[in-house]
Amino acid sequence: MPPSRPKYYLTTPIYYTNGLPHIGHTYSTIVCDTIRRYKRMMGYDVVMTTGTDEHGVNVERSARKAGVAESEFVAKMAAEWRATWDEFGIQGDEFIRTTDLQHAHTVQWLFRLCRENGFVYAGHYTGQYCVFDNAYVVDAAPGDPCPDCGRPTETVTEQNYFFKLSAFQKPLLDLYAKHPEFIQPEARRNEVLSFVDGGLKDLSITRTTIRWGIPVPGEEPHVFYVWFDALTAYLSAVGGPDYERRGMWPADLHLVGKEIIRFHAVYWPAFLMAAGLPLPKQIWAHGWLLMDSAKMSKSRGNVVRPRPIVSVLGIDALRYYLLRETVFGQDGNFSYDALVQRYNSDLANGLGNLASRTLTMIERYFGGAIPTPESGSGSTDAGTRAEVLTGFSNASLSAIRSLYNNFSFSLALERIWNLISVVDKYITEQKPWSLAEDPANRPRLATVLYDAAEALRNIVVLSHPVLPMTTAKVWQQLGQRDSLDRYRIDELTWGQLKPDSRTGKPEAVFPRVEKTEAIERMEAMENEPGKPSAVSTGAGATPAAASSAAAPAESKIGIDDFTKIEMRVGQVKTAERVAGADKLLKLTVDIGTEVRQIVAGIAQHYEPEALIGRKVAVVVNLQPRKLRGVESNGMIIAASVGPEGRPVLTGFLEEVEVGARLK
RNA sequence: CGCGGGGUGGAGCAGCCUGGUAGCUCGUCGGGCUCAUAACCCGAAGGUCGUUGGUUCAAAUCCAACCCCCGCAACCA
Repeated sequence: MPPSRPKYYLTTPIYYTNGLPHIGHTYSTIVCDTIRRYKRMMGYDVVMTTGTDEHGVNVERSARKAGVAESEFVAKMAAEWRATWDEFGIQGDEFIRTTDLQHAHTVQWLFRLCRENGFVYAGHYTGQYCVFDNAYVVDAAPGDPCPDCGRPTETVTEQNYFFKLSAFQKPLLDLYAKHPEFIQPEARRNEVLSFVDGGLKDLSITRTTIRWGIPVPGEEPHVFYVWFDALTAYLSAVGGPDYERRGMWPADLHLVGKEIIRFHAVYWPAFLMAAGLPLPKQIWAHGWLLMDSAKMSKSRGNVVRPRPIVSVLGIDALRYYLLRETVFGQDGNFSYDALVQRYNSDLANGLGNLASRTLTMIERYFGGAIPTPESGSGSTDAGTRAEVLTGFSNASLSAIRSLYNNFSFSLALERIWNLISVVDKYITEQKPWSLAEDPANRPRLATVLYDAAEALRNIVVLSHPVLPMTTAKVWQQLGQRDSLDRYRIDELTWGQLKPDSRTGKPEAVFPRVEKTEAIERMEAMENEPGKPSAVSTGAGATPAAASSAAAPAESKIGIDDFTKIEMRVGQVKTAERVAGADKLLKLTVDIGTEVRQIVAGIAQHYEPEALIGRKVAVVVNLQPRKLRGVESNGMIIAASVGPEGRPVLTGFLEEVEVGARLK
């Protein structure tokens, strides 16, 4: 029997297969992978789960659009997600798909347990439903239009199963009180607390309007709805009904984005309590990566994909940047500029350069063998050597470990990089290149270079969870043979480096890059439509999935499609703001044959008075739609300028007649 | 009273929970060094820590009020 090690089970979110991984998903996964590597180096038996959430209306719709069966669509998407993580060297120990058979069994089993314990009942769900889109419209009132297609919604009542979430208000509040660490960080905890305090409504957990889902046993055509299905993946990944045999459940950590904290901190523990199953230990919500302080979104066109970055700078550069630059738990900013900046200053000039200068000198002055330091307090103990030894003292190392333990990655890295600076200073002050000129200084030279190499070894161990690939290279260059993955970071102390071990060839692990050029290369790859850029082997396996989902906007239309759109010259007659709306102007526009009322979202950029008499291009054959309660019968054409999409109205340089058709 | 985040040298950010030297990366200026990836080291300039009041021996940090910026949603047909 192997000695039993403490277990640690952690999960990334189970990503929805309606899209491809962007930098935000990558961030979640990288953080998880870093924790996984750290815990492993702390001696834990670690399992990390990631996976894909593959059911629901959106998948049904995307598959239909791509002209393939749902199962085929999600298989491609799941493969693409998986391939991305593989390319990045992130090997989740488990990759769960919500279409896996074992997952379906787990969900059905969980449902049975909840029902047997009296927390499930049949009821009616009433909501606004769009027949065309085949979907409920959340928060809509009777008569409201569908936000996607503009068609009127219908009030629909369907029979489905409810989970008695209301019964868990008290137990959940008790849980949060008893385990303050259950929800992190504190801001999120407070948010959840006040949500639960405000009362909990029972939750509809099945649907009959969705086809693509896990069937509710004996209750077809009911299928499970979103969260009851997706959250359960964390459990099905480590054994499902048979979880005790695997010994990993309960999870020690669910890492999630702040937008889904509520489901993880409220629904999920409630489901588990209802079923009488052990609860996860902690839910950690991280912030968002903002792009120039704006949330990334497809419609804004500022979604950053991870592959170009990895391809140009390497996965470690991205990992370092994300963990160093943002405070874990808070929103962070992403910018290519800062990314390359960090890469050059911290990785190339910092760690890379220290490795390079140290190894070069050992190679040159000691023929590539780690020198033997002077015993006791030698002649080099003066000055900055004391600083080095303090920096790598057990107290200092354990301070860094405790920052890791708190997931304070940016602070941990800051401290480690301080150590790099201390060693650089030490080398500069001791001038080994001068010592090498006089044989009498040989012992001192040996000590200085031993210190530098040992410092480098410590730094490499400490930063390995964040920089797995490059630290492994430096580790080898230092002549270390054992796997760094399994090195016990908690057993790291100064002086373990064995003299006489042969160092490998010094080789730049982070070559300096030219900033502008690097950014241009990344942006160029980013803009290649629909084609995932291959990074290494394993890529390109499923480009079809990408093109089917990501790039329909690029496809061309025929002239007959264009002629369906009727645009005419209109002249603004009156203009006024819509009460209670920041962005809307209510216009009446003469389009030749009639005067129409049109609502336009331009109030922040155009004064109503300035528009009167102006000639504009109008789409006249659009389905009428109510905006903020005001009917809009047509659309004013405007250019969308800049990242905020500032509207700029069209105009004509020559006189045009009102009502003239544009074609 | 919709939800949330933030205001700290020129830029971007830590520090705030657990009050006591204002830290990091970049940028600017001057110097040093040449082992190293135009790198590294030293020094300098530059901060009313949004405002006001309170608690305290002591406040960027705790409390109260206020001002300003930014996301999300409502509302871009």
